[in-house]
Amino acid sequence: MPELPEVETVRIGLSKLIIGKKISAVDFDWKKAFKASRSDLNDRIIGSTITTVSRRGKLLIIALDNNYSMLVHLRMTGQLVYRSKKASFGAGHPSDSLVGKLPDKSTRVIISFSDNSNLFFNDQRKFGWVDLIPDKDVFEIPFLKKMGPEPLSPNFDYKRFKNALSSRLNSQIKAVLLDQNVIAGIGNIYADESLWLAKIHPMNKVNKISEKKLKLLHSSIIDVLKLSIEKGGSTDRNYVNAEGKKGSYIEFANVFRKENRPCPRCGIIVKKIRVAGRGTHICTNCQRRIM
DNA sequence: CACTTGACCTGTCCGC
DNA sequence: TGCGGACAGGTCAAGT
Repeated sequence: MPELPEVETVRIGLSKLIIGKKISAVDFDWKKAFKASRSDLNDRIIGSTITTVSRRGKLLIIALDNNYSMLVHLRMTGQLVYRSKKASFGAGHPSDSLVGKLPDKSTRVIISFSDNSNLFFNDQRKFGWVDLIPDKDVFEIPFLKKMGPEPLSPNFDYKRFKNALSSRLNSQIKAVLLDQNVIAGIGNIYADESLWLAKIHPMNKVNKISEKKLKLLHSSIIDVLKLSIEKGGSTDRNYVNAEGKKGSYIEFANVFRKENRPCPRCGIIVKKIRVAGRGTHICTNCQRRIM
């Protein structure tokens, strides 16, 4: 499940691999993968050169030198994998990789560069998407216009955090953390991990949580996201970085996917429950429910 | 209006 | 061994 740290890891990887490359062809076999029409693609993409790769929340923004940007959302199972000319054909399947020969049966889009290298957009469950938007309109699309603050921005102090929460005081804290319009980039893994760190039960209503714990939650979110970026993100099922390799954060997780194992803090067995329609991992001793 | 639930997909795992 | 069903969770639409 690519969340902020995974998308950021892909961004860092792509920045090193594709900036300055000229696009020679685009191909896709699944119409829902690309929102833009084929004629737009041919007119706007082919012949252009990639200038920057940035990120807003879980969305990648790949800017071209013609005032257009390519937006890529990986949603649940999306992968964006770069292969040089040689590696595109054959290449083995090393232990730190989940991706073998490309294209494979989950490949939706292939972007080819003039040096014969390729960027593959794979998406097993077909939830992800790619779009082409004029630069000036990118931050006007509703998805980005409504999006909450970036948790790793230097501006994201406790005051901004509390202000972001203020519109959802009567909701369960986990549902609020997962809402991209409140804070950008948090998904199921980092919601569970930061709530465990801050010793907050995910079902507690925001307005019942003490100031002290909200302050701890604010710093926990930042700490957890930063640590995960350091570890190259989490490979829970099929996330890989721009080189097709796994991340290692999941080894450092305290509760996520640790049900029936002892809480690293108190030793009580971690439970899996359902909150906001999501599988949720908690220590019922450290994270007390406020009724 | 505020908030919750279901749909979108496909691969994997579990029980019979 | 095969098969049905539950499950995984990011986002938006539909429902309460």
